[in-house]
Amino acid sequence: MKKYWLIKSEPTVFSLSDLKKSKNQTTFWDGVRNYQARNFLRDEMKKGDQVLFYHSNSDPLAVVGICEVVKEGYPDHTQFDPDSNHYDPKADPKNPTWIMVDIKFIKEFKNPVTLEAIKSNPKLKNMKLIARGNRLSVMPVTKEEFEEIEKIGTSPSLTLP
DNA sequence: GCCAACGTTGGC
DNA sequence: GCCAACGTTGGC
Repeated sequence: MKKYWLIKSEPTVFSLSDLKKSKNQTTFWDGVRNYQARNFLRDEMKKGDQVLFYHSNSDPLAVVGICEVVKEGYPDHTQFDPDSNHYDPKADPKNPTWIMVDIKFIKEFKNPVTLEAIKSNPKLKNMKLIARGNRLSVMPVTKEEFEEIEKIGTSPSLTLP
């Protein structure tokens, strides 16, 4: 059963266009240092799962496109790299704490689905993204939410005033 | 740049 | 196991 996800990234660090420009339009999704998000990466994300790509701390704040899981959870090598921003001195190579997946670019929305649009859409009001205080960088979304966002994102006229 | 809402850390 | 202090996230 295919699952649906949303991942956040600050576009100044890594944007959807960076993914598009990557080799094979694929990258490893490193740097997740939150246990709940790690558990999703490790236990639940499967090859073929569809992922909404959200830009945080940016203008606009929006879901900007779609990517797909192409490699399931495996150890995030940056946890062992003292030069990495994501270095974790407590991580044990024999039993890695942090996990990453590989994702591949699928499409870029003609019309990014803004945070504002998500908040004002009754069909999307239960999304974890807009839940109070939510700071997860990897979170599940329902099939219905995914399809609604894809519909809006690929149909520019739908959200014009 | 501010700050609310979290998660993590560490003393006890 | 509690909880205060601290660091981070991320919208505004």
